[in-house]
Amino acid sequence: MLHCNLTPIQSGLVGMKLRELSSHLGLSPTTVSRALAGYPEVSAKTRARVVEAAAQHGYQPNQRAKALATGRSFYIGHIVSSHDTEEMVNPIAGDFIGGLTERCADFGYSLSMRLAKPDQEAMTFRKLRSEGAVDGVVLQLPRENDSRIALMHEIGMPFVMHGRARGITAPYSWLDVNNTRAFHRATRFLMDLGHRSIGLINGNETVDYAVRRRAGYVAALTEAGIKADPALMTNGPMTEDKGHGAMREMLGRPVPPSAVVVSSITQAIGVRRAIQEAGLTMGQDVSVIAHDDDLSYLSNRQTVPVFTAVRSSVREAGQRLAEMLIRQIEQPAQSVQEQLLEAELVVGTSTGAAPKVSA
Amino acid sequence: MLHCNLTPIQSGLVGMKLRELSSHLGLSPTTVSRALAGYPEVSAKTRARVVEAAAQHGYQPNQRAKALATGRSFYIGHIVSSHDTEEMVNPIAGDFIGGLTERCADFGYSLSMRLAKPDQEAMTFRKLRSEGAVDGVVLQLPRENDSRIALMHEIGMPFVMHGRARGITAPYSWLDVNNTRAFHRATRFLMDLGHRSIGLINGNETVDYAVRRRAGYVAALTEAGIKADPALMTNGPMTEDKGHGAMREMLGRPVPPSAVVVSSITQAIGVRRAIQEAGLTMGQDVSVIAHDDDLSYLSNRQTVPVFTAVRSSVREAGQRLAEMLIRQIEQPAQSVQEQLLEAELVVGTSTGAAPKVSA
DNA sequence: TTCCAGAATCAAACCGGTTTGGACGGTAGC
DNA sequence: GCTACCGTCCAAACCGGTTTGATTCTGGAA
Repeated sequence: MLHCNLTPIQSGLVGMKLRELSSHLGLSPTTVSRALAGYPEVSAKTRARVVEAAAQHGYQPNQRAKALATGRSFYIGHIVSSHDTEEMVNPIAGDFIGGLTERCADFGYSLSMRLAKPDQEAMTFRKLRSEGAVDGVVLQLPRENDSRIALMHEIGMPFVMHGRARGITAPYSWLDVNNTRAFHRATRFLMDLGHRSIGLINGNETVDYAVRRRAGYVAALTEAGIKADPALMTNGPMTEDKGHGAMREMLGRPVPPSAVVVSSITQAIGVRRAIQEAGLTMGQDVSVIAHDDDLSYLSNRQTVPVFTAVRSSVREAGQRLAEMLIRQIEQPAQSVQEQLLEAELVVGTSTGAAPKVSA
Repeated sequence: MLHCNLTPIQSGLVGMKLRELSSHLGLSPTTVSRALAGYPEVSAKTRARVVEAAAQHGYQPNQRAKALATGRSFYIGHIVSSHDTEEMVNPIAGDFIGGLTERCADFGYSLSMRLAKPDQEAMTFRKLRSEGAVDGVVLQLPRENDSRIALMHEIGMPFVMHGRARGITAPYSWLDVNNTRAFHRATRFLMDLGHRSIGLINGNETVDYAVRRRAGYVAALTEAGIKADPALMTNGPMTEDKGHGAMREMLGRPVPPSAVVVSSITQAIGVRRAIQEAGLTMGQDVSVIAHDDDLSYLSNRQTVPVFTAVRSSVREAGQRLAEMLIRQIEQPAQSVQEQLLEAELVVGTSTGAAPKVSA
């Protein structure tokens, strides 16, 4: 409500304008614009002249004017709910955002990061839409019956979802890791090594992928005729500390598990700490298999990986999502796109044959 | 060069426009615009009427049009050089970007993320400027005699630097942690515990802050009459793996150090692993003190922290930098701002008295 | 030579705001 | 009673591109 005094950018410093370039060339702005945009009704000779002059003068069309004229902003949005910021977003945020940014750049887009207060999420999206600030959004952390999907359809906002929202039947574009299969395989792998008592240290099970991971884990056990033991299943934020706490608790039980399936490398590091504090050896006394988001700063890509893991790069997920979204923006007729990535199972030093039970 | 077919956003879905609102109110667009912007020449009664109608109809001014008219984009830029993406950016990126995003939101700005190919960095900034895409930029990872600073001055781009660039004398706004003092204190702390042989596992020393950290470490040793031993100083990417490798190497030396100063929690986790692999106990046989960026997913904030650390929140740094930059954008007369944050020294379980030398 | 289709170009409108430079009506001052 | 001035409000220009609809310039067919 205050009188806001906006200082315009010093215009002397910004580059040449279309009008200047066109008068310099003795052409109309129309022709120059079309020549640069690649329209066919400009003669090859003229186009060459224009392109060269533009390059020579370092002409860059003003994005704001272009955005206004075309109704397109060349931004894709990534909206972070502020209650998520403390949640699992963070460990993967760097690589995920990196992936988005990389692919955006390839297509001439930028990434617009915004914060939404938890209770104003819907309003933030509506505002984003009516402001025309972004051409589409990447949603992450799908919730059960996620209300954002209906909202996006309502306001006509192109979007892609990182993950799938349980309970939503309407079609929408998503990319997900096959978490169920990944955790099924991980659990199965441990059983093949002879483990029968296997714990689960999961991410927060209010989030969809954690539910699927648990389902994969439970299914593998069930198929082997083992009943999943609620006492061996925990979930919570994917921090080192929580991983440590969960493992420590399990190791303190009368009959501790001989192996655990863990939802992130960060947690797994805490798990390792708990194992060592208990005087045990990881990969020998206790086997650990983790989900590995292939984060660049927590690399598990040594010649022989430290952690046996089901690996799926979250950076690649970001790249693919950006590409999917841009495709959807530029080809609205495009039908719904679905991508299910399979995690690879890499064997490291954190797993081994189940210790023989001293009978 | 291809004919690019832009599909405008369906206009039926975007919100009400200024013209519609004004004709609805029986006022001119001018008056409505001014009423909402808080200009004094609108009567209180009219203003109230306008504000209410705007709220009722959910009017949101189109950001693109506003940007074009005012010459301001309400974006601040964060440009990631693609060679940095694999470097130390990542571990802290999530929290740093989170901090930027949070403060931006408070001031009605958004964060624009872009990628610059390493050899096109200058071009990217120029383009950003002439496109008018952002009102200012946050630079990070200052290099010696960083050429970006002169470039920003040349193109008239408001900016703030996360860190300080060695060799630059021209004034510019920056925010930094007092890395020299932090590492001086950390080293001094270890010496007070009786340690005399202290290693350094630093971040990549092509980056300014790593140079300062080393200087603090060396100064503390020198003051105590200890000559810094090059064999006990390593530097490299701040990953778990590199921390592990460096510590392992040190422990393999004929006379291993009894303590190490480490540049990040991520590295420290690798250091811990190496210590345990050697059959030693951290905080007993070997003391470890780390720099702690206070990342939310690698929290070292347990009741008794695992790692003794010099702590400085990188999220807070992001917040403060956003605020500094926006202040600079909105008050160009603003003189240069400098903020030097002091790290706090928190004691955890990873340090203890130096083991007595078996004589 | 005339006419016309097609190629190449341009003037003007448009995107949706902000801002400049009045215009209008009412009150105060002389 | 007339002018001066102030508080309100508005028409039109402007930001810098894109796009529509018209115009000019070709060359070839009639």
